[in-house]
Amino acid sequence: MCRNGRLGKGTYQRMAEEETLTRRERRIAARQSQILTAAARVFSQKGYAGATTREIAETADMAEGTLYNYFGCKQDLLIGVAEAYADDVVAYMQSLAGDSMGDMMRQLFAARFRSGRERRLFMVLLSEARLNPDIDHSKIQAAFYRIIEATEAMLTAAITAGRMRPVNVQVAARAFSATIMGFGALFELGGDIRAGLTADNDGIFSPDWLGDMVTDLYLHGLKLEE
Amino acid sequence: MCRNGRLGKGTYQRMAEEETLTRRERRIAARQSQILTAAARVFSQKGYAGATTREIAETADMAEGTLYNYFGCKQDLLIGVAEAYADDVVAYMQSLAGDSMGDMMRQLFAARFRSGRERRLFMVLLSEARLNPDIDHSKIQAAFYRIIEATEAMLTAAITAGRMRPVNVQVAARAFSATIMGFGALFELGGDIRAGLTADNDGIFSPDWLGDMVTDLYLHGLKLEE
Amino acid sequence: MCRNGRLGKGTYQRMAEEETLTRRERRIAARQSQILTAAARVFSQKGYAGATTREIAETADMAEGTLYNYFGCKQDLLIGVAEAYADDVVAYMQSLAGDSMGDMMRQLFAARFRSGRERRLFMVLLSEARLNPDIDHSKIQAAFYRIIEATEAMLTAAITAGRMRPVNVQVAARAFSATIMGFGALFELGGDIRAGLTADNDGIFSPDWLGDMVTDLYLHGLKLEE
Amino acid sequence: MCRNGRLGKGTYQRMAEEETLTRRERRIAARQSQILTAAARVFSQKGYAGATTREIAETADMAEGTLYNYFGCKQDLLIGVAEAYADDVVAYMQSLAGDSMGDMMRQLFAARFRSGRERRLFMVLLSEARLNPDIDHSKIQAAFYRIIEATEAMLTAAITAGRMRPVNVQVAARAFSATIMGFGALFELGGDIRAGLTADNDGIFSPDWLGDMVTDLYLHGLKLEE
DNA sequence: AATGAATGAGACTTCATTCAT
DNA sequence: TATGAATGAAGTCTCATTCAT
Repeated sequence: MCRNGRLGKGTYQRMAEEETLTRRERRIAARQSQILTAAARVFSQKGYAGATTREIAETADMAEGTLYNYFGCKQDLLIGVAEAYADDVVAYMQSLAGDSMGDMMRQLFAARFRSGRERRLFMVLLSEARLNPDIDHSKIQAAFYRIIEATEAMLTAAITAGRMRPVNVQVAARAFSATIMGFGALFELGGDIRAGLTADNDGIFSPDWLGDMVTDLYLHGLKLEE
Repeated sequence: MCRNGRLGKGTYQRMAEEETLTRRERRIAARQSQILTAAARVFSQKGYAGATTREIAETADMAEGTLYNYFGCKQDLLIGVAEAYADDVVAYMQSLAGDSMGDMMRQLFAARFRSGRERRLFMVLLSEARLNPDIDHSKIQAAFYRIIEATEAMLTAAITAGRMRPVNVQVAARAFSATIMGFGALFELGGDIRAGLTADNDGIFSPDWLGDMVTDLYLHGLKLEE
Repeated sequence: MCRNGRLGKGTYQRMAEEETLTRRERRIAARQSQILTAAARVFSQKGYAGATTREIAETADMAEGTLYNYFGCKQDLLIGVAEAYADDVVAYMQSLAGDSMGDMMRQLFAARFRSGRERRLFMVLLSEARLNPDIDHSKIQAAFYRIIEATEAMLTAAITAGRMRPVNVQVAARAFSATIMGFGALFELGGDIRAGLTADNDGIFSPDWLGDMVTDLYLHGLKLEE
Repeated sequence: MCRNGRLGKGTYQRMAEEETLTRRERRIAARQSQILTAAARVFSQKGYAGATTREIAETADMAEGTLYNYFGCKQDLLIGVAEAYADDVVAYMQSLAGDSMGDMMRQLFAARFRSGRERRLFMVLLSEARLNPDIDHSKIQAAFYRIIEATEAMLTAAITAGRMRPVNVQVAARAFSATIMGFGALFELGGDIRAGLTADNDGIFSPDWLGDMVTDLYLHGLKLEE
């Protein structure tokens, strides 16, 4: 078992905060990033249980033992991946801040539908975070919470600016995230489920088209316009 | 590995078709049901990889070897659970057929938000179906597709009856399912994410209240009413 | 089941060809040899099915998992043992090349009758090669074939040199090998069967005496000398 | 484990000796014979370890539990098969008693080379008798010894009658049996080993041709005729 | 700091044997 | 007497983690 909280000998937590890194710290950060990139790829392809440390090490082009110089155990890799993922998503949301409500939603949906790796990673993070008793849930919860918070901020801004009707922001932010996650998961299932989404679009699936459709649902709802 | 298609010595597939079951067939069906109930419980608690056949057998109150008299291997248990789950959901949707659009949605959302076991099971089925190379994806895909089809039928009926505006039914059915799934998954994460959903409700989370909120979003959308 | 052809990470096949081995390759070869020696011992005592990987590992004085760093699965151990065994026998036959026909036969019979381990190993290889559906027959066939070929070469040389009458070499080589194998197996059975072979020799069995007797049969036949 | 010596509730041992069998005893004997026939078939196809009691029961067209009404355990089946096999071989040898030495040998070799099932059964009996620690060796030893004795008797008769030179009968009988057994095993290996035996015979293997060739070796030996 | 061989706990699965019906 | 479902011990193999080099 992994003594929790230990992230190898590294100084991962400090990285984001400190600007003046020594050469040693920069090397460590680079190594950790290299490992997390490999881990994200393998987790998204094989799931957490199916990913072996051997394959992660090979993907990161280093020996298995080296992983353990930078991360305490396999679950720390998952936590690291979750945090890096949340960083990306939050940064992307903030980059959209200036757009109109509809454009923002369209972008967000489309961006998340676009990459299979990301869709699968989402699924892995969610299900392992909840179900794997070896995993320290709180860290992954926190990562997801940062995404939810960013979404709440976005919606609150839109309501405050009078660009959206005053719904319950907490529910809406979660429904919004849930739709993206669930859609990604469902989409990844493939087969007839996916086929249904491409039939009337000349057989060619387009994340942007799908983003438009879902945005339309969220903006206008299902009710008859009177 | 498991030679697919073998479900022990049982006659699981015939169950749905034949009305007159011999005593032997009834006993086999009862045993399979007993096993699947146990498997669903353990999968939902531990995930697929984390569930051991030993624990499933203990939960089903039988010896480990007995499982294999009714199911060929562990993955057949997952497929069986997926099929039983889809049966339940579809049956539930059909039982709501007479309700108004809004009531139906409220019921559906609330019903799925209610049980933690079901929320987690959904997650397990999705992520294992996609990521576990040992699993025969097609069977689980098919189970999910039956749910999607039932949802499409529900929406089509509402549109035909003039109770809903004519959105793309395929997209809407998937978005709808995705929201339920994703919400369930997110909700299960717990921590602050869940806390946000209970704060304004005197700290007591209510599936029905949540169903109302999400239904409102889906019916009326986010846009300002003009 | 075992994906055939995988012999751990090792470079077993290259051993015979390369003269300049790196230190790593030498260590791997040494480990493989250590394992095969242990496997040969346990297989010869317990048979293939009766031999457990646990016991082989204990005999080789290493952990069970270590076996699998050098051999892909249990059957690869058997194949390795068969190949090493064929190597030994062929080398021994070639070392006798200069002897007279009768001496050669005497040596061969005696050498094979001497070691119980070898007699039993022969039996295991033969019966598993044929009857165990998990075993890749071709590899073990090939090992035996090398022994047959060496025997054919020996007989052909004797005929060409005019030291033997021109019998069908293919049949004779097989009959010769068969007699050794069968004798070994029968001998191993023990009890009265073995007792019969020692009675007139002061109760002390001697492989050399037995080699002489069988060689006499093969050289002179059973027919009355006219 | 099987309490040795118990052969179910049956009266197997008495069968051969008593002429006046009650109806019950005849039924038991018929059942046992039915089971042993099935067991011989499955053992010869799968080996002892590879044969399952389930398959033997299916082949005998009865339920698994029924086997245990007639035989105490799996190894008793093997012993029963060995005894029945020895009965057959001895009876066959005695039926040849009137033939000339050469004809007798030709018949014996050919008869044993003819049936693949018999060749494999021989191999199974031998290797399990020696290597399987669960098997009571003495019973199978005794069965084989009866074959050896019959062969000794045959050879002794030939020597006494002046039709054979006075070799060591015990060695010759064993060498003879060994050659048949070993040839059978080798032959069963197949591949190139078997191919070598068919090449110069228009590619069609004939047990009779092989019997002739081996008999010639045994009668005339390998030595140059001077 | 990097390596990768060694470790061994634990998972899934098979199957001989028992016994209630 | 025949049945066949239930049992559970035991086997092979995987893989996260450690540590000597």
